[in-house]
Amino acid sequence: MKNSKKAIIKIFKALSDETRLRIYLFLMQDKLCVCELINILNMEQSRISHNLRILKEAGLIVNQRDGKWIIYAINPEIESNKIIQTLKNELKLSKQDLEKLNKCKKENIRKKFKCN
Amino acid sequence: MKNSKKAIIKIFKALSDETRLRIYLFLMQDKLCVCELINILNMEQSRISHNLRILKEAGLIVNQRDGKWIIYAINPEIESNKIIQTLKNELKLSKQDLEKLNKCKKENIRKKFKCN
DNA sequence: TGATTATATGATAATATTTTCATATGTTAT
DNA sequence: ATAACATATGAAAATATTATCATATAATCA
Repeated sequence: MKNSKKAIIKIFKALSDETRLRIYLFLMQDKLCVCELINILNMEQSRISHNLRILKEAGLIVNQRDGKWIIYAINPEIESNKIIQTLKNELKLSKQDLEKLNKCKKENIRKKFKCN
Repeated sequence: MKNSKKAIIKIFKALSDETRLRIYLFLMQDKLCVCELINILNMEQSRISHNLRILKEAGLIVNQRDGKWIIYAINPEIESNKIIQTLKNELKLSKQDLEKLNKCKKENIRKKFKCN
């Protein structure tokens, strides 16, 4: 990816919202479907979906269908970007968020949680 | 500076606006007073001032009075921040903007330009 | 097939950001 | 001291972003 000013502004805009920054940090830890994010963040489904779209349109994440679920993950193409690498090294999920993520995965929320 | 989520969001928000990103890239090249920025960016004085304030409140820049002028510069304390260092390496002023900056300095705009 | 589940999306409402205008403040020059 | 200049700032207007609600789509399950 090239660091054009427009692309960078889109990335900054995408990451300058707390919800989206949290989602991005969660996805740096693990792939997640929308219902897992709903469960972890405790937010409305459409709010999560809209924010995921903004992250996707900034090129930060990708998605892929897996049966009923749509799995979101960090865009592998952007991981070679120096700015993104540095963000990854410098920014960390909060302890509480990390605990929520672990709980979600351990309890197999994807299969059990009813998301709407 | 510590990379708290709040501080980072403020930085991203500050840099996610084209005008402010340009100002920040200009200041990475050289210290500038408001009237030089007005001349280079060809924008209203109060617009420049408001945007400078947002950059300052994000901790990205500092200012200092010099007679009639107020000189803005990159906050030296933030230069040790890895994210900022990477931005500095990865992002560059456009060729046209660089030319404008050089012209401004060569023509000694600070002393000659009437800014309002 | 029809119901249920997971997710996306368009439209609207709520909220925040940005620009502009008018004016205030502080400095220098006369 | 007064005028001129450089800059800051509050308020209003213009614009953009975000959340919510209703509904659509696509897959799975019974």
